[in-house]
Amino acid sequence: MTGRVRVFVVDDHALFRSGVKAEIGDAVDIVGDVGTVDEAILAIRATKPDVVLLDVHLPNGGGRAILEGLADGLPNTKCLALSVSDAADDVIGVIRAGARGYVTKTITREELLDAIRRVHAGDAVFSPRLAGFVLDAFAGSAPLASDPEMDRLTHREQEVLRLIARGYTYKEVAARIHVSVKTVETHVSSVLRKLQLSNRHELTAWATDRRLL
Amino acid sequence: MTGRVRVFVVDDHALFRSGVKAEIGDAVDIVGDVGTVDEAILAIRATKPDVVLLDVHLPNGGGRAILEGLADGLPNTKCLALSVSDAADDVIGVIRAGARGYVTKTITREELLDAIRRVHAGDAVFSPRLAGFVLDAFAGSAPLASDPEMDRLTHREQEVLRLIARGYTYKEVAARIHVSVKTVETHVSSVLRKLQLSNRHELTAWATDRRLL
DNA sequence: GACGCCATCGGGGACGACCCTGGTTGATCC
DNA sequence: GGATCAACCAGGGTCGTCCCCGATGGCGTC
Repeated sequence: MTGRVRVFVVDDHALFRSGVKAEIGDAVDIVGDVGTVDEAILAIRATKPDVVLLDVHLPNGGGRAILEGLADGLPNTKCLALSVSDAADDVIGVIRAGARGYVTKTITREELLDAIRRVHAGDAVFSPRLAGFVLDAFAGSAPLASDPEMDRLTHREQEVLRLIARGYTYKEVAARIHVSVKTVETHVSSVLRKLQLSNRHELTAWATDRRLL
Repeated sequence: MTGRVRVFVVDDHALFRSGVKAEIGDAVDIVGDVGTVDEAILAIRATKPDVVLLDVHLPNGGGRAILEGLADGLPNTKCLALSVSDAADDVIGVIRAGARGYVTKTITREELLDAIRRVHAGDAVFSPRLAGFVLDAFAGSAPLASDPEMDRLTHREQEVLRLIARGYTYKEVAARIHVSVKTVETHVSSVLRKLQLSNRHELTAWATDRRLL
């Protein structure tokens, strides 16, 4: 343990990797740098760095492929995405895959060093504004609102739909809404026909998809 | 527009609200402070502050109830959770409900002012380490890894479990793994017995719970 | 070699899921 | 008054689910 953070750099542009090394190599230990997904997975497993600076856009799968390749093991290696892109999809995708931060390449030397140290300490680091993408995706997700498909169902059908999707048997649904099993069958049939589904499993999937549970 | 950030304080302890006002009232505009959920929703809608400092633990629903009550409208009002708790569930819950940051009450005056300004600017602010909870929850995480329950199943049983949980019929599973329907029945029976479940719906729920799909 | 575990099958049975063809009632609309 | 539709119910059938009882062969352990 040198006391200095051990950093690994992944970027398909050798010039950029040189730049990073020149800029921060005096403040952290650059333990390796590569330009391809396959090399990255092997080398990161071998060197076990503290922090991986990860370019999001790479040939053969990009940064996400590397994160997924490293998914098991390496609990002490944090990945910090470093990209020219500030698109919400890029940010969310790479965070979902396991990155602990996301900063754009417009960052200054001091900000990058601070980001590396904070990620290493367990914090999450984002360029201002990008964090909002992640929180938006995490919090609201699809408000779904009034689903036109759902409006085509009668009240009773929607009621039965919800219960069936939760895994209740016809008999249990019947007891709960105080009608006969045959009536439940009728309602379920209507629901399946109207939604063009073929069985209750698809119905469960349909309902989960729309967060009706 | 005064140029100063307009802040609203929600906390059920009047002493704490006084403390906040005394500490940062000279640097930001405190446009209101209340101690209950209902008052908060009404007053925040009326004053439209830039940032709401929100206590997580309140009678009658807590900070989440307020966030849900404010869910519509007020796109320019950001909520910053301010709590004594550093429990992952609290953090994730309030962020999922729409808060843009979460800091603990051990924060210093300067850190709080910085957090308020950053949240107002659209950034997300977390006490170090708490951000990790959110990213873990978001990344789908739950490393689950070696589930002791899962280890008690044989390879073939786990294989069948996954397919059944996805909604395939016995016949479809049989075709997919090239065995007879009877063999699939046997495996499913073993799985249900070992996991102490009673039907495939519970099995689906069990699997989703563990993110095995 | 006996024993246990796994994977592979089978018969038979009880029950649930799903479909089809019917039927009644009551409310609403024209 | 006729047409339409939601909601309710029944009979009867096919197929899926889940259980019981078995059986065989392979493989590793003591």
